[in-house]
Amino acid sequence: MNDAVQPNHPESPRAEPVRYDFAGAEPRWQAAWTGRGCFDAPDVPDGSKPKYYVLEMFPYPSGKIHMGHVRNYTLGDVVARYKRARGHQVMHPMGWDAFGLPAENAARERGVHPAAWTYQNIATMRAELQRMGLSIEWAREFATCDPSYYGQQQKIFLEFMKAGLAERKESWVNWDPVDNTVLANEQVIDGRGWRSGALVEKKKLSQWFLSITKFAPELLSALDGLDRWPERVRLMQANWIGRSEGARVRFALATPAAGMDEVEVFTTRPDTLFGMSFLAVAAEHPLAAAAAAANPAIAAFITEVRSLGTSEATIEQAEKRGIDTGLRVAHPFIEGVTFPVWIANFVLMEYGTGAIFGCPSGDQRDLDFARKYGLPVPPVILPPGGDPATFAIGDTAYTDDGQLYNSGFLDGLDMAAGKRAAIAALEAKGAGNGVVNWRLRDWGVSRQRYWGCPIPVIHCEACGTQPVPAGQLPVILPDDVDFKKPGNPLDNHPTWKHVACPQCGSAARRETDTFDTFVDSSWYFARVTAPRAETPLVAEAANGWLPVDQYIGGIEHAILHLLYSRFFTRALNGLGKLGTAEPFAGLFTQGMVQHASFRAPDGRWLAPDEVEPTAEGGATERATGLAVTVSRNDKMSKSKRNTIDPGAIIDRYGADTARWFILADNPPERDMEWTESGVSGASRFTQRLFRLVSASVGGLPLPGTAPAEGAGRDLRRVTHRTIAAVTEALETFSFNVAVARIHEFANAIEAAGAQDAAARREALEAIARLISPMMPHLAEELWSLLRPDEKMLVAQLAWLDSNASLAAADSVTLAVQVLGKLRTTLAIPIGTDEATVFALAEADENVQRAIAGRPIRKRIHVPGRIVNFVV
RNA sequence: GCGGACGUGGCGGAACGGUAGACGCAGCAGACUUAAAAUCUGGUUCCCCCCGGGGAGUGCGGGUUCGAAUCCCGCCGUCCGCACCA
Repeated sequence: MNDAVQPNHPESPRAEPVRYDFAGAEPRWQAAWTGRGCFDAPDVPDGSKPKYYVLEMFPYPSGKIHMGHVRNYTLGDVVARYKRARGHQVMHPMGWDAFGLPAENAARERGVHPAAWTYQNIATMRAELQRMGLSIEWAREFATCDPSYYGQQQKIFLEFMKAGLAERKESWVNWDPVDNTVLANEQVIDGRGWRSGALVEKKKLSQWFLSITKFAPELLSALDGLDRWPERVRLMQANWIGRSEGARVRFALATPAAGMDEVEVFTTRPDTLFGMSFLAVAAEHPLAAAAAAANPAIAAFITEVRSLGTSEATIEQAEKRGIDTGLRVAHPFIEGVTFPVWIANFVLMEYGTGAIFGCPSGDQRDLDFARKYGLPVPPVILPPGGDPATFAIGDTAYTDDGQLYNSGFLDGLDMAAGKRAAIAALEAKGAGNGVVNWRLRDWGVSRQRYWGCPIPVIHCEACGTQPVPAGQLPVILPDDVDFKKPGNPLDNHPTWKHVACPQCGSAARRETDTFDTFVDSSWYFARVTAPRAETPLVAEAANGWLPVDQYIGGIEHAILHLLYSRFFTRALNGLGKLGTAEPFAGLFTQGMVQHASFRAPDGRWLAPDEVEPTAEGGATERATGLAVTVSRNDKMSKSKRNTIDPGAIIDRYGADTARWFILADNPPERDMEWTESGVSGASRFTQRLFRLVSASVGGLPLPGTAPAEGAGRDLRRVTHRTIAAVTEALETFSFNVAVARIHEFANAIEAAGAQDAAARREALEAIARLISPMMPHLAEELWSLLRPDEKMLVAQLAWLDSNASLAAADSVTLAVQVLGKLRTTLAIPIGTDEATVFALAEADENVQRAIAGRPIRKRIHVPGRIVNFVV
């Protein structure tokens, strides 16, 4: 039997210091947990206990774990261990988000195959995570690059296709010229690729899109129900989905162009239609192309605008530029009047219809544009108290509410009524209608990369795009690829893409694009409930475990990954594959782990072990003795050489110490600074606890000995109060407070001494168990010292209950104020009647001095807290 | 520009509207050491004071309240997200 509970009676205390041998103990307890299957979850929750699914975002196997991982997985492990002890059936899995560009870059730079590189990294990182003592059920582990995973993903995609949720369409896409691939909108940050940092270009390509926009209304409205999500993440998603109410308005072209006889515009301000001065279209708009074909100056303008691209938006913001196409449109409400059609650089093809009507008096951008090109600025909204005869627009558009004028049938209405009336009139004339517009766009998932999940379709010239037949799935990535040539290695492969059309049998071409890796991470949380199944999901398992009760990860995924996962879950729900519509009931976003960085006078970055701290809080370089620039709270990065290797920390201090420090330092949602002094402080505490227990066991009564009635009362009170306080702190993610309470508890146990041995045993056993979610190995070690014959591990025990009557105080310290200022404190027995409390308080000499003979006008007593005299 | 969060000792931070600064880090003093490390003890918001104590204090200015770090209004600052979104 693999029973790690070993008799470990320390000898009676000797002079030599006892030290906790974490290096020996930690692997021993890890083996004990695994040996007993402490962390195994049933395939389907069996209903004997409430289920609880704890999930931390799967790591990308980049090489080694970093401190951000340590923090993330420690937080999750505290929750998992705590919930298990609270009687939940807990699912706590781990795996790898394993497709992605770094593997391909490694292949190009070092000639390692992406698969070999990835699986090697996984092996390294798995071993590192296992050293942390996480309560993970490793049997469920998988990597998204396993064919057994991505093959199932291909099935889901084909289901999406069948359901009309995936389609191939030609569109303007974001092209990353460094990574040579398309990027989703969400992956373009400040006009640059999220990974390469290269300026993104606009290209027109045929791509696969997932219809996330079909779910825009529910993705937005369901945010309200996610009450265990951080408010700011919900706001970010709401902004990203971007609902706005307005109208589509069709303007008839005076002369048809580009096969069109009208231009459609989206506006949120149909009330200001009478303030129109011009119509403007985006450079990518079909009308712009038509105008360019006839006029080289226009063609040159378009080329110029496009070359600036979205990336220059910030710089270009001030400057509105445009060119008149010569085309004119009729106004829907004003007979016989036409307006010019311009191409303008501030009109975006990807929002609304790619065309706007310009109302300079009511929109700052339109006003800037009109002023620059000398277009008219007719005012249509009169501010409250304004004089219609004299009101004029200067350099600032009037965007607030007011009364419509110069607006025909809208005259006299306010903004809201004007909008309603204008929309009604447009609909009556057939010139437009009220609509809700969404900022969210469909998710382009095609990537021109090798190391991703192949998109399972075949292109046949005769039959069109065909799904790969079920019998030919999974479409496996070929191993023999050449990374020397530029471009997509799958496309360059000599044979892989040549296949027969499943429909007609003639020569056809396999799709060589792979999926965006965010597809892989959009359903892994469901797959892990049945990771080896022959179907993507097993309904009983997925529906039994989902939604994830507590999801934990970085705020950087606030939009991308979380929105895509919500979409996938809703789509699978709609297809009847999942019983839940939201994947993550609770979300916690942790802060970053930072570290001071050090820079020598000549600009070299120095590693922490190359500098010596000075008394003033600065530092000098060890090798040269020169002062270095210290900047605190820098994100850990290889270039600044301020990374701390978790493996080295565990070697030196043990996993429990690393976990304890990371939890103790500050609230988990904030950024934390990793400090050497902080870790050594945590290390001191682990040793102190071990000394406390090992030095005490000799004098304790047998396990199970109840303290005599009334004995050791003060210590027992602290014990039961601490149990309540730590429980409360763990429930609310206040892990730093839980740590502080345990510190206080340890101080109190030491201060109490050995007066009542049974109460001391109770306290020591409690502290051993209270630390267990945070320092699981030390908890087991202490428990085995205290209960050498106990068969159950702490990991198998139920959480402690606080006994309310033992926790109750029999006297309280009451603060006594005069006019809200503290004058003294009084120790008052619980249950003292109010009149006595007032009398005692009033009799105090400090209180008397503060009252200074004045009559007391009011006496306030909050039992157990405060007395306040108002004079 | 729009939206959001946050400002508490030297530092990280604690505080159902009720004794501000728990707990830790750092530094200071002392004990144990030949010495150091380790460990233990004490004090550490600022100012005044002989003890007892008194005054000020949670970014700034107002307000509500017997009582405000906490609630409300207005500033200032820091950080984050979105950003030519029609």
